[in-house]
Amino acid sequence: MEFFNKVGKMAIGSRLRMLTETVGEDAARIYNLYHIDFQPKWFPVFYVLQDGGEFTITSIAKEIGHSHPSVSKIIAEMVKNGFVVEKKDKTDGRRNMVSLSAKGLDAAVKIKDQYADVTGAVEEILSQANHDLWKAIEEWEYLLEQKSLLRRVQEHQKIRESNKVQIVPYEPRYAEAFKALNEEWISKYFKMEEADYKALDNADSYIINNGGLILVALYNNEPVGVCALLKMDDPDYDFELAKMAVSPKAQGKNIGFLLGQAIIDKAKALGGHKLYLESNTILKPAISLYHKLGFVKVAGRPSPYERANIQMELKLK
Amino acid sequence: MEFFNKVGKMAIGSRLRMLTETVGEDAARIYNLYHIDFQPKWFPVFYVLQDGGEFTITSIAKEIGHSHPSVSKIIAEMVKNGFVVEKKDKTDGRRNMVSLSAKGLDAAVKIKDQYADVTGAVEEILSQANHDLWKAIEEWEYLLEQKSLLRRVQEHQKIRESNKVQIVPYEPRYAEAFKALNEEWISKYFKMEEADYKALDNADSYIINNGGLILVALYNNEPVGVCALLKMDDPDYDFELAKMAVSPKAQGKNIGFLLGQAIIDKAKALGGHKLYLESNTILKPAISLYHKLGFVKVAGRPSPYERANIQMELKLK
DNA sequence: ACTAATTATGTAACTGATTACACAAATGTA
DNA sequence: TACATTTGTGTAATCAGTTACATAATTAGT
Repeated sequence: MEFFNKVGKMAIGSRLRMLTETVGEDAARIYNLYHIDFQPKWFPVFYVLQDGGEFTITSIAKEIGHSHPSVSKIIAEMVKNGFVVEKKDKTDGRRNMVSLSAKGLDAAVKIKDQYADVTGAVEEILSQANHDLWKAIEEWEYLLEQKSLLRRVQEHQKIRESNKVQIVPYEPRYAEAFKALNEEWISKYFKMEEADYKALDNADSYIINNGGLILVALYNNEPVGVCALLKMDDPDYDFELAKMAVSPKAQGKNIGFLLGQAIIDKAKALGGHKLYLESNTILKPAISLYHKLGFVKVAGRPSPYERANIQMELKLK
Repeated sequence: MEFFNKVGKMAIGSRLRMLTETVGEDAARIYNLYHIDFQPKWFPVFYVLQDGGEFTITSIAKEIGHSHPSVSKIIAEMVKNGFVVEKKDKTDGRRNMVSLSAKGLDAAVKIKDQYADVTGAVEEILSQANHDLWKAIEEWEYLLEQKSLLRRVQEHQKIRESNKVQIVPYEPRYAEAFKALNEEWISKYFKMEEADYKALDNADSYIINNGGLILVALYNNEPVGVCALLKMDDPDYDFELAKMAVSPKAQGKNIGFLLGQAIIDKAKALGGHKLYLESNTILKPAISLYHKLGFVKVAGRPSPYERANIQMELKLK
């Protein structure tokens, strides 16, 4: 399969499908070799039944990892071909108890030889290969159960995207973005308050000239996130992390985290010992971001903001 | 997948199918992650077209290893979604030349990032596994192309069956089988001749008491094959291999080969230097069996049989 | 004891591929 | 030049699974 080597790993799904098909194609012909009138797709169901037990459709489905309609259809076909008999459960009217018929039991004996030969052939291939397909599949099953391909891709996407993000110091030309980004989320969840207007309309005089600073996150050179560090006049805290805002259009690029970390670094560089912040518990992603940054919840302190219902701090060292 | 470990390697087809499905399921959601309205199954076709070239349906199919109707349908869908444009070839009215539209070209750019992330994620899984799925698939593709699973199973079947075959010396109770098995093939392809009746009706006096012998192949203790070694009165040859017959019901169990080898061993044990046989070229499987046993064609010698049109010999040493 | 939730099953529609077939256009050959 | 063969494409049917939905029987909760 020349093509796959050209395309690369992204095509692993297609490649798997094609190998599956190649292997599957021969399966039907293999049954012919043993003169058993048997469809390969029946095999997993047959395998469960082969020792003579009675099972419900659902229990077979669970055992072999198929959906129940699939088993239902397979059983119908096997009944039609005389391999299986159905029986209503006396004590539970929903249950359809299925088991091998005499013919089915007979086939189970015949199939033993085939079983040995196919297993032998597969093991022969496995032994001729340097890389063990059987074990590799098993590992993939495990790894994908631990973390799905989707989530893995998502993480790679996030990392790649966050590499495109630049964190830069505030400049007057970002004044508009600073206000707009904050106004967007504040007025979405709450109402703009007096203190908001003061800070957002006068970033320079209110924040920067008071010993604070603002960082801006650029994505494709567009400001998509902002965060301020306010100098506090408090014996317990040096700075407050505030006015953190990320554009909804730039979500999923880890921008909040990058901004938060950059602000923390700045606070450290400025000799800060303890950071403070206020937020609201309805802002779940924000709260979880603060946790991720290391902030912990602390007891009440008076706040100029109505919307503040949670306070957090972070010890720097 | 507990079940597969219980069933063993025979279920490798099912196991492959399920992994394929798991991987495939996420594929659609991954495209959503990048806000491209794109179906995963389009990808191989898209990949071929992405550099802006024009291709026919068949050439794409060949390149990506799909059937042409599959590509035909995919192209129809992509046209409907505006990713692809069709154009009749001026010089060849059968050809449907397809290429990416402006929208398709645009998507090709967007997809680059996704491509990188998916490749990264797959490589991450690959690196976390001890057994390399990608390389294992590649090896299976190669090994199955060399010799299909069907043929491998067939070979295992043959070996197992031939282990059930016993080669035993002639006894009077096999007289009937000796005649019947030979009569069966002779009268199927030719006509019983005088010499046949003589030998088959009087195995003891004609063959065994003349310094020859007969071996019988038993399968489930039933005689299913016979072969005679006739003492020859000839300066060139010691023995003639003759009256080899295997029941059609017992075909594919390697019985002819086992009988032939056993006869050769006997001839050697009796101090023979050269074996002779006569046959007819319309008996292709027989001729190829004799070749496999080491016999080579030799020039004419008078024969009592009308049907003989080829003669062969084997030097023993 | 009655209603709500859960469980067991079956049916229908869909999916992404295939093979079989049909047909037109181009090419090869006598 | 006429006819057979090959090539390119599309449509229909099939395949082995899926999800969505419907229905009946059982179990749980009040």
